[in-house]
Amino acid sequence: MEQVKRAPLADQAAELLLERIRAGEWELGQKLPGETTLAPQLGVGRSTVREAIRQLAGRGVLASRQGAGVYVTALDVPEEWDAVLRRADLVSVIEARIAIEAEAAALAAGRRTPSDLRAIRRALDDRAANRVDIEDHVDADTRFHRSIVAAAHNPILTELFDGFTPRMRQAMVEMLRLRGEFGDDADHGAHERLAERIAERDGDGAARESRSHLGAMKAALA
Amino acid sequence: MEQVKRAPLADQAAELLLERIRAGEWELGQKLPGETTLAPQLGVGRSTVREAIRQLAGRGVLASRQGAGVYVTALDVPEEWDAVLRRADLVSVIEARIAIEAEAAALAAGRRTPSDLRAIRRALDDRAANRVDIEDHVDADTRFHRSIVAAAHNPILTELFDGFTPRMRQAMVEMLRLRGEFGDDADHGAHERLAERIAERDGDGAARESRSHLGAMKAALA
DNA sequence: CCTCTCTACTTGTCTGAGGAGTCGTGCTAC
DNA sequence: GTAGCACGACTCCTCAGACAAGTAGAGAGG
Repeated sequence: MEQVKRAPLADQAAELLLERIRAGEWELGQKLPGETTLAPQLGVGRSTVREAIRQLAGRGVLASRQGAGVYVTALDVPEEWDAVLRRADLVSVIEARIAIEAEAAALAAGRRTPSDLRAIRRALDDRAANRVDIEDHVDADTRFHRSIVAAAHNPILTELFDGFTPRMRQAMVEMLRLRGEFGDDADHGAHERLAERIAERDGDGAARESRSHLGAMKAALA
Repeated sequence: MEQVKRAPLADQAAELLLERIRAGEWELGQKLPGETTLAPQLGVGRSTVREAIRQLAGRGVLASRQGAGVYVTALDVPEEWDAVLRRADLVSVIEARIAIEAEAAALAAGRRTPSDLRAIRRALDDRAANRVDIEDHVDADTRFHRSIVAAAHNPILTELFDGFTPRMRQAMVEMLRLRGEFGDDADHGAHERLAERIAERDGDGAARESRSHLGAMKAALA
């Protein structure tokens, strides 16, 4: 009979708040009433209101700033980023990757921790060890490049790189399969130099290495 | 540079949990340790752990069932793109913008059509004309920068730039309002030089101008 | 072997307290 | 008069403790 009760109060409160936000009760960027006001208004305790707010914060609808209040950061959730990538030209994807990765390499040179450097070198060795199977080699290569982007300690750049990965993987496997040859010493040397520039904290040099390496790939794929 | 402390404990706890989940510490569908176990393990109170769990529940990673426990419902979160932007540090956003825009400027120098160039110069004039109202000036500035990215004829870079726009706009308006001063001649000169490099088809020069201009902004906001 | 019950454990909710950050107000100094 | 500063009200953040509500497994009884 009482199956309405099944949902926890915090979930119900979150749903209720979301409805009121969508209804336009508070403008985008506007401040919500305080927790102490909202709690009796919704008929629940303060901690329950807090959990509801947290839940919506996790979805990106709300953001709370200590001392200031809780603010509306979005009215609804958005569009399909993957769709853009899928329909885009491969050359465009690589150009975007060059932009991301060269900048990340320069930042990584300045911010890398000893731990980052260890991860980069481990990925480099792993990359050298995987020269037989094409897919394994591509995956190892991706892990190496990702370790560099991660060393830049910039979540946006990391997220972008991860977004490009699936699309790139497919293209690279095809390219290497066509060329029949991969993972030669010259290629590996370029990667070693890139790692070395980052180890030396040479930002400009790292960006240059990254740019020339990816530029060659772009030329090969175009 | 020690701004690490600014994130609330609940956010830090959520991030920590997400890392451990991604690392595979708990399988998909598996039960996490109880809140009373997790709390001392993370060094926070039980309510804080609950808020962290709620946050991840809002993102679809966890689901809790009263009496049973908390379960992993997803390993890979297709992280909402603008949710990342909203959460991210402003410095990170600018760094990503530098990466996008410098590369776009270089490409634009090589690919601009006469029509692109006309649009860029029109946006530049418009930018110079809007020096009174802060929001109008920011919008005009954004249109100028966008005209350059558009001239690169790369849909990915354009899409990324557009994604950054809302977050940047808010921050720039705040900054200019605080600084009290904006749109001076030195600033306008930098923009004129950028347009000129693109007109001359000087890719490296355009990238350099773009980078130095945005680098100054990063320094001002940091 | 099956079923029922009971118990230990887990999440849900509330309350009260104090800490920390933000923002506007009003005072002070120039 | 105006700029700078101190203060106080307000807000979110965190913790601790208590009890309610629900679940699942162990054990007793059939």
